[in-house]
Amino acid sequence: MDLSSQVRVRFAPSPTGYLHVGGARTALFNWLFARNKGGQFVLRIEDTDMERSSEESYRAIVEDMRWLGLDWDEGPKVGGDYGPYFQSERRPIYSEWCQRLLNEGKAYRCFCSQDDLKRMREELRRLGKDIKYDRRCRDLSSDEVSQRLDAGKPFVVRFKAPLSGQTIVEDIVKGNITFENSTLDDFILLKSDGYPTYNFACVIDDMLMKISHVIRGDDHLSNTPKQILIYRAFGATPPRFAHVPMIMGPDRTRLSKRHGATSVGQFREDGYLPEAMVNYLALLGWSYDDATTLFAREDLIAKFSLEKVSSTPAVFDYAKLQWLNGEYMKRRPISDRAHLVVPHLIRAGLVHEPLSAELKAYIGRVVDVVGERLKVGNQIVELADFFFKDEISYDEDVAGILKQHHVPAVLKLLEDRLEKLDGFAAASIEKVMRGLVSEMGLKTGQLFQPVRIALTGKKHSPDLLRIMEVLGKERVIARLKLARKKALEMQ
RNA sequence: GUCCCCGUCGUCUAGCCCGGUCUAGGACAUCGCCCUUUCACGGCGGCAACACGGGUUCGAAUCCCGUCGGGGACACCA
Repeated sequence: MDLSSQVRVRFAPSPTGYLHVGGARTALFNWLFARNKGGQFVLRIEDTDMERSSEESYRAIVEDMRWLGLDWDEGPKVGGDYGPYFQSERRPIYSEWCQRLLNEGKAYRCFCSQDDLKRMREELRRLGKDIKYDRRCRDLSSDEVSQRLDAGKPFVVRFKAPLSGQTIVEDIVKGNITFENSTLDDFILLKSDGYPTYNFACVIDDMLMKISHVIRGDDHLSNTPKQILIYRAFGATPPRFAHVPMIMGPDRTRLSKRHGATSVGQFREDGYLPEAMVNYLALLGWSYDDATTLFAREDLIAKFSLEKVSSTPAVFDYAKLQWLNGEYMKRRPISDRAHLVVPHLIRAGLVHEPLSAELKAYIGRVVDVVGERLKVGNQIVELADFFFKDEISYDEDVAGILKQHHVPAVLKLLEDRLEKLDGFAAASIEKVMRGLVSEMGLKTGQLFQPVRIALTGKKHSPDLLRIMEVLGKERVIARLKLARKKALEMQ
């Protein structure tokens, strides 16, 4: 295959925190694009910030990517022909390419200290001027340079940005964007510790890794002209760019922790499904038509295109994600759901490891009874805690129902009849209860509601009859007795 | 402050490039009704948007200009 037409994209997180939903969506778009085009998806770790990078973050990112099913063709753990895939291991490469720029007079050493620069910036800010380096080291004579070098003065390497002309970013989602070169800074390529800055490392890697399309958040848009200039300085052709709008919180600022859960890992722990997450994220900034909402992974791959990516920022909608998760939850077999729910039951102290085969089967029956009410894994606790408690606690708003005068007598009657029942199937329980209702001339709810409270402690619950069947005769009768006692006290 | 991006129901969006088919469609959320042992599901229905102002045109959500609003970037962070 002709390499120049081969699609190669990358996701390049810096391991300075967990995988954020914004990052995850960027990764997803890259992945979808690669899979759609039959290209390669590269994972590259941008760990040039020694202060903030951590092994733990790296691991978490890899784990979350795998959970989402975003597999990479090249990168950590899988290798590839263009490695290493950790920027921290590519230092010699950056110095080499930087040296080339220096030799050709396209970059220069700057000896200004960080304090000097900080002071200059403050001054400019005060005057309301453009905040840029004043280029005082740009035209140092070679004598001056070697003098300072000999004196052991620390330096950074800066790019000699053109002072006039324009740089045009041809963006697939935003269109053509023109930047005046005069607004560009002589930005830093190599820091004084020898590590490259983001803009430099990113270009060198994308160039050397033969990345064809750079798909990333539009917060990088203003970096793009700088990067294009670096490609040109090397006589290289820049990749195609696609800047996707960012994900916002409800207040329309960048989505962050204060808006709620933002890390993929958090959603996973809360009991969200990866396919729901992928589907939701795909729809945040991309759509296929005016009707389709549910996309299986293969549909997404088949239908994804950068042209259909929206250019407007999107607000992250927790409610819609939850709904979508519910849709996928329904589609999962009971056994999956039962499995998914276990960690939440454990965390709530409702069950304890190790789980017996019996208990596992019981959880399956519970999940079956709870049915479609369970949209997110962690909801199992509020929905079904009473299945796992010996003593149930009554909700506050429940007193009004238990207080009713007919309750104690009716509960007593029910106890007696259930006692005599052969077996304890929902159908036979229903006969007893309906019979009682008509004999006593009650409305259905007048019996069912007190019973519901007796068994669950709540006003709302899944189907009562099925709950009773799963709970079993003994526990049902015990709970009825207890509720009757409570009701009596309230009379 | 400077540069850049963006502006259709509360939210995600379709429509915009190639003006009329848009009394602007769908989904989530919300409200009401039906179903019903409650909740959920399901069914039916309601509320709800082209930021504003000028052009261009027989005709503008769609094209042009301006205003306003929001966001992002301006680090030896990525």
